[in-house]
Amino acid sequence: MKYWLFKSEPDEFSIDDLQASGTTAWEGVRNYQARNFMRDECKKGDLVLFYHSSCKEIGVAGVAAVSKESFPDSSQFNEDSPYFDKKSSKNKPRWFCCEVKFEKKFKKVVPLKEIKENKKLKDMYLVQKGSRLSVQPVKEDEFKEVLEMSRT
DNA sequence: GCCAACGTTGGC
DNA sequence: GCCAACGTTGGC
Repeated sequence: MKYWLFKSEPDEFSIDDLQASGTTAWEGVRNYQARNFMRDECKKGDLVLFYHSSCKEIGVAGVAAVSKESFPDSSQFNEDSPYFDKKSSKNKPRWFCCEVKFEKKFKKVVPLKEIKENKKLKDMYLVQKGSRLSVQPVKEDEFKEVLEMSRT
C-alpha cells in the first residue's frame, strides 16, 4: 500500500465537503507529473493526506483513501468547466484522475508550519524548496508521523 | 532543441 | 498583493 498527499483549496473543496459527499472524483489536476501518479500509481486502498492550501489554516486537515483507480477526468470534456481541455478527446483522453473516499477529519489541522519544524519530516516532498505538486507521494513513516501530530 | 515570454502555484 | 519557483508555449 502506498501513501499520498493531495492538495485542495478548501474554498473549492474541503475535508468537510468530502465528509459530506463521502466520495469524490479528484478532477481538475492539470499537471503531467501529478496526472501520472493518479493514472499509474494510486491504487485502491492507498491512504491520502488531505491538505488545505491557499487558505487561512494551511496544513493537513484529514485522511482520505483511494476508492477507485485511474479513469478519465470528465471535466476535460465539459466546455463550461474551467478545466475544459480542447486538445483532449474522449477516445484519447489527456487527463486522468481517481476517486477518493472520506476516512477522517482531524480534530485540528496539522499546520504546515509544524510540519516544517518537525525534523522527522524534513525530507517530505511537501517541505522541499519549490515543491508545487498537488498530488505527491508520502513515505509510510512520514504519513504516520503526521497522524501522530494530529493526535497531540 | 533552445530559450524567452508568459502563466500558475502557493506561502507569506 | 508580492514574488520565487516551476511548467508550458511557441518562434526560431
